[in-house]
Amino acid sequence: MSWSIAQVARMSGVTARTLRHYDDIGLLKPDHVGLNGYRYYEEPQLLRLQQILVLRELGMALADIASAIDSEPDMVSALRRQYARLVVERDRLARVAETVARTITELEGRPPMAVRINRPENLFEGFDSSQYDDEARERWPEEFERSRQVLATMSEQDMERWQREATAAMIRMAEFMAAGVPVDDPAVQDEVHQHWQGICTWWTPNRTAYTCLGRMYVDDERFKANYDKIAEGLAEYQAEAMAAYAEARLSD
Amino acid sequence: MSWSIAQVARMSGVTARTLRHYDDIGLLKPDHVGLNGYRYYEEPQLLRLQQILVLRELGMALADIASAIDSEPDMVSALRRQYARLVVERDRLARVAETVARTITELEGRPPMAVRINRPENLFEGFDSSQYDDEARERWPEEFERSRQVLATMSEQDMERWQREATAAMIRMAEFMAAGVPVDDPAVQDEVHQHWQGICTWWTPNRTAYTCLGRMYVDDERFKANYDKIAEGLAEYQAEAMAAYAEARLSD
DNA sequence: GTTGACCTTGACGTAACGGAAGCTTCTACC
DNA sequence: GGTAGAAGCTTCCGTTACGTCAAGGTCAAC
Repeated sequence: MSWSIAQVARMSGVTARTLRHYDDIGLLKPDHVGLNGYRYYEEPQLLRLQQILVLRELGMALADIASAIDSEPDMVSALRRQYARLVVERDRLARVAETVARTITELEGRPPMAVRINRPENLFEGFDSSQYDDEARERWPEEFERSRQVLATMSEQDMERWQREATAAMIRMAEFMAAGVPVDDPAVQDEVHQHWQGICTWWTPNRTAYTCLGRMYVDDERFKANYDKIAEGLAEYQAEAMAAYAEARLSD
Repeated sequence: MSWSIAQVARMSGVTARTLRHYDDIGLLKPDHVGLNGYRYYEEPQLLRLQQILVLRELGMALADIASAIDSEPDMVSALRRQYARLVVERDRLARVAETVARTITELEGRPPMAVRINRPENLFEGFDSSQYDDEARERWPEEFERSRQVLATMSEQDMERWQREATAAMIRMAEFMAAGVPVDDPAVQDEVHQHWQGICTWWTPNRTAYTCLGRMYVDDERFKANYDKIAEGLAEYQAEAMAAYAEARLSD
């Protein structure tokens, strides 16, 4: 069974151009080339492509990917090097971001009552959602069922990763708020978009519903308390950002 | 007073090529160009260059820098946008790095007794160094004096930033250790180099001295206790990394 | 036979310069 | 005043990982 370049592209999610590029640089050669010049790929190439895409996702340069895959025993060392690079770059960005934040408050002149941000690693640690089960089942029976099914498929570790990521997203929002980033900034709206997609796992809210959801984060004391654990006023900021998102990208 | 391109380059720390590039794209035009085609810069250009370099340091694209400087009232908005971009990218790298770390442990097969890493924002908060003053003065009188002078010039905020950065550096080291990054990896050695430069503020250790300093972090309970607050075994890893650095880059 | 989808190579563009070639000009010294 | 060496100039290629045409050949279906 041979696949053409476009078929491989569809299957793997990259473009045909990318596959040609990988051919050009010798990273992924087709199994064979027809007399007409067409590239044909077989299963081994697909497997190799999978590995390539994983490493690319991790931010590795194509040349490094090639040497990492071709000298298999060295894969772990390559990943370790890559990990170290990522950590260094992550902290560099953190430093630069803090400098920018300081510069902003200095330029602003007025000391804007510096919002204090808490940064737990997992805001939901030990959080017992079952205490709200009855209420949730009553208010949103269908969505409750859907979410129960989704949660059932998640391992303990998946769950914790998800909680950590949700915590990190809330902290990011708080940072946007503290820096005075307007809620319609692309970065904020991207963040809200992630949130919306998360919600969509069990429910696809329209414009009104999503706006109301945001308001609930402010009005329901239990939600608001959680947001306030990260930073004061965060629930309001989140609600505003959600309203802007709903206005701009959702329909009635 | 006019400055030639090389003079400006030396004064500002960029290359002449960079200045020509900025001229080409219209970011920084010389004050005037001689009949011989030479570029001559005046003070206003130097000030503009300073602003450019600050914003460039903050990771802003040259095109964005141009519009930010040329429309001064929008400077803060530009910085806010930039801040949001930085925060998003920082967290993306953090996620990718965690994925890489997980992949490493999975590939390794053996569960390597997962080192637990604590991540305080400031390990030295409320740390009272004066309790060690007497001992330090006795053991290293000259260095003690030098450090006292340096510390005297630092504001409270400088001090806290420095402590936070030192904490972040220790956490990075712990992450390297946990991922099994060898101590002679460039990223680790870069980290040690920063540490060495920090030490050099009041004392320039040679190969032996720096190695001994590393050993002291392990042998002196008080130092070791601090490292252990971040992760178990960190003092040992730090000492090994310092020994490797001394071996490779310091002379007797 | 034609249409439209799919394939090819080749070339240019991206961001922010680094580096080199080939030539002109300045500055200092003898 | 001649010459060496430093410094300046323009122009072009290379870097990363492709996106985006453009011009043309091939294939499958009707």
